[in-house]
Amino acid sequence: MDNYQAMFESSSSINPPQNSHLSLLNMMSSHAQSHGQFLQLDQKPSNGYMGLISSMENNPSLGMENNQAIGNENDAKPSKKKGEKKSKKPRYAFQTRSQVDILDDGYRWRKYGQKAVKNNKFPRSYYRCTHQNCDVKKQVQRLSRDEGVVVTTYEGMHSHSIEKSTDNFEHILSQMQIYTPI
DNA sequence: CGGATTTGACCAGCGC
DNA sequence: GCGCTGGTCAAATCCG
Repeated sequence: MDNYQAMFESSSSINPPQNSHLSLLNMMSSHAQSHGQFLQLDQKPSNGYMGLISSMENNPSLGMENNQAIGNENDAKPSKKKGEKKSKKPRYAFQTRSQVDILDDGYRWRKYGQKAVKNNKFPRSYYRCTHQNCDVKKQVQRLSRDEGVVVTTYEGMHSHSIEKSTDNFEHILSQMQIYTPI
């Protein structure tokens, strides 16, 4: 898919990619592509749902009331204390089916916030990569309807190597399954 | 004791 | 202009 190529390239312009964690993302994306559940949240001027909706058209079982949670696109935050990157940051959303909220992808995350979303009774958790020069963020949210569905949204690319082995991630992948509407 | 979480407050963007 | 909602901060707390 050219979309994913373009996605990684656009990301590389912000943070230089490294093969180690790129392979991890490729693993997730390639796995999700076969199920059509890899959602790219690209920045759209007026509507950020384009790619998401196109993906969700195949999934009537996914409630549209939840797409706001993962489709909300807001960047360009001026006057941020720590974030010097006012540029656009691509976000990637994974919908997975798992019993655990925290999917250990091999990186160390520090929770820095938790917010309740309007259309969800489950709160959304905000994590940040615990690295000095790496402010990659991710949000973890589970759908109120399907307790088993967990949406993980990554924002940015890691500028360092992975801490854990990808074998561990494969183990995690074997534990979870990308949500597949049948 | 150090680092990660928790949790309420604060702020900014957007819609009405 | 105001209120709602999402995102972040930071002090307090927890836990190893």
